[in-house]
Amino acid sequence: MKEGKHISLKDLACELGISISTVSRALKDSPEISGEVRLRVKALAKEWNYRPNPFAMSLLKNTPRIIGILIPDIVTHFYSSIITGIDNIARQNGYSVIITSSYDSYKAEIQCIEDLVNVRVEGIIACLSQETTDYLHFTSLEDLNIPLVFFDRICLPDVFSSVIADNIESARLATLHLLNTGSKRVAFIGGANHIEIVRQRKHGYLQALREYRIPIDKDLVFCKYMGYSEGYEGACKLLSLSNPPDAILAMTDSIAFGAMKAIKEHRLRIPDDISLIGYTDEMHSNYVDPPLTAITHQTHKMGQTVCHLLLKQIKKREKPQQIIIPTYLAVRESSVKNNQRVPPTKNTI
Amino acid sequence: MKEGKHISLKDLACELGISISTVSRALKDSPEISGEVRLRVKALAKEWNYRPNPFAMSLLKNTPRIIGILIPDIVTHFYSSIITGIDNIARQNGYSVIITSSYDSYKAEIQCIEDLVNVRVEGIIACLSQETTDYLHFTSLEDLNIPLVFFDRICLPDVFSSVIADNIESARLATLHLLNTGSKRVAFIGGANHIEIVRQRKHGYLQALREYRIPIDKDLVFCKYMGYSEGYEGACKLLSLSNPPDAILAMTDSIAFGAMKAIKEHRLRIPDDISLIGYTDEMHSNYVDPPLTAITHQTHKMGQTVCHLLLKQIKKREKPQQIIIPTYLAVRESSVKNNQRVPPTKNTI
DNA sequence: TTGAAAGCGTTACCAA
DNA sequence: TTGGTAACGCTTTCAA
Repeated sequence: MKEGKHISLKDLACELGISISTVSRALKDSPEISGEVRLRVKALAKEWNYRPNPFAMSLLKNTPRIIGILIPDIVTHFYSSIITGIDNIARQNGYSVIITSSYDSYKAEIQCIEDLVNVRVEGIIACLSQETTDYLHFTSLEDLNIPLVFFDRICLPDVFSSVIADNIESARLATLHLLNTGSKRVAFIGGANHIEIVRQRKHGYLQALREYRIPIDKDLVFCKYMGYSEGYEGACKLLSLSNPPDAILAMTDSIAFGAMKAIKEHRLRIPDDISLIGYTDEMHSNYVDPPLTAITHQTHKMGQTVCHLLLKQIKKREKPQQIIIPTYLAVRESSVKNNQRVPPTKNTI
Repeated sequence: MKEGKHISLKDLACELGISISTVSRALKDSPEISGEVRLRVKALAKEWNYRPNPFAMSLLKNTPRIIGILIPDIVTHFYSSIITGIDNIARQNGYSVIITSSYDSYKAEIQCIEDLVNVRVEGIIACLSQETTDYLHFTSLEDLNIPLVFFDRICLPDVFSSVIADNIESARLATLHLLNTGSKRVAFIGGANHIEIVRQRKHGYLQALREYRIPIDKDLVFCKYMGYSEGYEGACKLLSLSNPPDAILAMTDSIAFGAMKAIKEHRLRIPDDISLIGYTDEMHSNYVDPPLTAITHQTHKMGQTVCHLLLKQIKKREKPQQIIIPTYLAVRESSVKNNQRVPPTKNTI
């Protein structure tokens, strides 16, 4: 039984007194093997619990069937949910998944890519760190012939395929929703300007203001970093303006929660004094006080879609394409001023 | 340059007109190599971007430097946070990590273990699915000589090492806290009884009641499944009792959030009508209304500790040990009845 | 129908 | 100081 060590074809061949090649063929139902041998081989393989050695296989074929994921972190629900979607599709297609986290550090991101290349992943799915402004570590993957697909925080759309949310439109609709439900001065809290999703969402926000013929007030836009503390900081700054906003569109869930804290500390009521909308898909939006209106991502679908896109690229390199996954606005209490109640959408939970 | 394909030692050797062994030695600073050759080899390796093929290595050494993780899911903050801890330590020690999710299904769990074995992980870190009552798929790992370490939801502590929280004590202290802050009838919502942490936490809960000389009322214990809906269901049932509780100790965060929903639907005030404590370490506990008092796990430390434990077992099989990671009670608003205000602990954020 | 041998990329041992 | 060779587990010619 060879306890401990793994069983190899050689072990089986020895025991049965036949050659390794015969065993190999018998196991894969090669037509040129006698039924009797096949049965004996299979029986023993089963009894001894034989499993092909994946490293020998990878060495031989140079296709380890592993895809690499690079994300900012795994604890943010948005990312872990997308990973779940990726993982499902990968498994269905016989791939394993290996996850690396940049923790939003440019330096760590480079190391992650290096690690993934070193384990010879067949392809990579990535979401940029907030710090990243240089893409050399990604473009150099082309020389190694490792396909790369981005999601959410993307770059170089002419070079790499990507999956994103309908950022412009979602921000536009969210802003319009605020303006339609009693808010007059809508502020925007985002992240650093070099990040594509920041620009897109701000774009949608500004477009809505334009549609409403509201002059743009630069003081109402706070863009620094996407994080809880910056949400808090941004809201504090906005609230201390001589002419403060009566609504905030926060670009991420953590920003929204930070802003919420600031608003409560200022003893303002949500939504009557300040309306608030977040970008999130977390069920926690439902539990906060008041329940948070939020642009909701179809994270699972996003994950599945990126993975499909990558698998396609692995099979056959194609020119880059971009897929947009629609979001929807889950209207809860934080956005509708009380003299403006509208019936909740069916997405409200 | 060999675009596309990976560079091998052979490629370097060919180009330099020396043998493969020499290249191999030069690259790893073998003392028995002339400085001149070493330099030339290293220069070319760098220029051509040579990376050792990990599969050849794994094949040779039979130590792929991969550890497998089996968890119920990745989106629950508790698990993703633990994974982060595991991952940090694993990387520090040159290991990669591969994650599989059982989605709390026994059948899927068996498949996950099978997958991990097939990729030849050197060891496995696992947290049981809620459905699991049979451990054959784990004990059979012993025959394969693959070390296994559990965390949180564990089994067979005499066979496998494990890392757990101080479940009995934490539940005891939480219950005492409720009784000390105005609650008279404390209920417990847990999961299925075959799960060790359920039994332990219930044990701590009952012990606290005994210390307070409060007779045990079976109606106040609801144990079915650890999930949001069951938290809701349990709370509904408890609240409809002829003699309902005035406090609930929920065994997980999702149970607590479900219970919170039920309580609000019953138009009861937290904590004045019903106090509520959850088991969680999420920052979201701070955002809910009211902020949730919760037993807080040191998830990162738990992850690091399991990983260390596993690495030790990989290096040298040792007899199983159990490590207990202390929790602390973060007292917030949901547990202290208003006529009983105590100063918040320093853990309150 | 079966077996022998080469090859995938690397290391380690033995010769030179 | 170097080179040749065997070995890791498997597949795939090529021969028998």
